[in-house]
Amino acid sequence: MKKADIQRFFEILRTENPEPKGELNYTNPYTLLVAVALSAQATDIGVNKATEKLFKIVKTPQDMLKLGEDGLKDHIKTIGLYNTKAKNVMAAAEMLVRDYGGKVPEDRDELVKLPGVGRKTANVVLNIAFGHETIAVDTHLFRVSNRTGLAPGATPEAVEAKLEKVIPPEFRRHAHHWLILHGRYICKARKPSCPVCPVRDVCGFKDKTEY
DNA sequence: CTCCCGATAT
DNA sequence: ATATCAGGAG
Repeated sequence: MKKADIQRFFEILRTENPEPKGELNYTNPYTLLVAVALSAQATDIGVNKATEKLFKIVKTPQDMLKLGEDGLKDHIKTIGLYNTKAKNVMAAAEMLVRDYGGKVPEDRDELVKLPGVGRKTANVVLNIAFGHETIAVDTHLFRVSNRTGLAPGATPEAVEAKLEKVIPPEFRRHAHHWLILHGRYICKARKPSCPVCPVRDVCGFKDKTEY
């Protein structure tokens, strides 16, 4: 995508949604970390449904250890991949208490050491909980970046690197949320709403009228 | 690359 | 009936 079009792309998204917010519910850096870890291959709505009760009981990794793996499973059985997620969340809680004083580290290399936390989840926590200008490339950003021609890449890592190069500094802070929301409601995987897309004029997607 | 894996949209 | 959903680990 041309530099001028990229500028327009984000100006349009910013105009429509000046302060974009994610749709995963959380109360602090730890619950954000848990919510994002649970959200792999699942919808926000499904995760929020489970965490609504969970986060009334659990606010810290210490709370999570008290609840226990079976107790956690009871809360998240409606979420896909719940077995491995429960195991990872418990192991991460142990590590947070033992090695980090129960605090979520503000460092990607440290975050990625936690079981069930990969680069994408770490980047979300750094961006949303700590205000870093990191761009977490999830399924939506990967699809939108490639489809529109904003930042094509074969892997999420490649797309992330390209996004950091092409997105003007003024848009980096909110780029993740703008793109994820655009991907969820307009530039959808199955049936993109190109006819009503606000950025269709600067989009490189071939069949713009497909629906 | 495969496995994990329930809920929802199409 | 099947594709997809705020991915990560082996």
